[in-house]
Amino acid sequence: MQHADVRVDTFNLAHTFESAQPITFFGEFDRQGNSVDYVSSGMQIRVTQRSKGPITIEAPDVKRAIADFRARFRLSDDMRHIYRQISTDAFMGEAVRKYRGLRLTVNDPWETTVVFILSQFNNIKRIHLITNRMVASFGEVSEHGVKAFPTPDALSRATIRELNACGMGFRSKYLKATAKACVDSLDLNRYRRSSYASVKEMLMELPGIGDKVADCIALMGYGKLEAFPIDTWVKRTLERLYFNGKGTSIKRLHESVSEKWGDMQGYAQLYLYHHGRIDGYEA
DNA sequence: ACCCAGGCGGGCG
DNA sequence: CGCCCGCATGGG
Repeated sequence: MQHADVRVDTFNLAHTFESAQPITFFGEFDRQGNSVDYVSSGMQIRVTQRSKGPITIEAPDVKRAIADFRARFRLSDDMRHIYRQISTDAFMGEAVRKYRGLRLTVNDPWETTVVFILSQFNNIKRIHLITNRMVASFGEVSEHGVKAFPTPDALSRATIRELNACGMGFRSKYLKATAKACVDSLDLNRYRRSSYASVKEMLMELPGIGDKVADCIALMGYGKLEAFPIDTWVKRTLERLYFNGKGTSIKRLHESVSEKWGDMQGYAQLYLYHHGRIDGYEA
């Protein structure tokens, strides 16, 4: 096992791993050791961040792990610029101050699609539970001896009964159908360089993917920062902050946040969601 | 014993 | 378009 130190500006490992993004579904955050273990690039990677000093990376191939780390946590994003753009009021200013260093993550489009199909009408703990059981049941062992995420082929060949054994419930039919579409004709990776609008349009044609899930996949699977997922928390927070607590349609909310945060909506959503969820500002 | 969870699809006016 | 409903399941 090799290790190396990395200097990173404006990055908070704990906040990022407590933000319920796809990568955090496969990593264990240890508050005592200030470290996380996660699987990426087919290997187990351990990242440690103490209050002072550099970040330490441990992995079988540390050079590759560092490159993976920098990409996965969007460490080239200019956070000063982003914070300037999304600190549009007191609430957002407080969110940015409180969760400074919270980063969006870059995840595989297929993995992100699966996780967010499973997320609908569900809670975060149970999404972890189902995902872990699914990986254990349908993931193949990779080169470094860790379980890989199940392929579209594996999930399309699984029976509804087998998928339900993971606890997916009514979501299993959506997942199986989407997996089959990815086997038959759809190449999710072909849309990496497509526009936000066309990525979202493509995603919303898949079963089990509506407005909110499509935006989650566009944001965290395709890195489209114009995406702004609106779940019940975010909806209530937006209505309370900007619409006098009045019920407002998703369409109207999208128009509003688009005007407010433009091409950095995705980061605005991350901070707004996290701040609202952790601190209960939606109530 | 309830109640709810990072919504979506289908049916309706 | 907007609104309403049912939905599988595990943890609080």
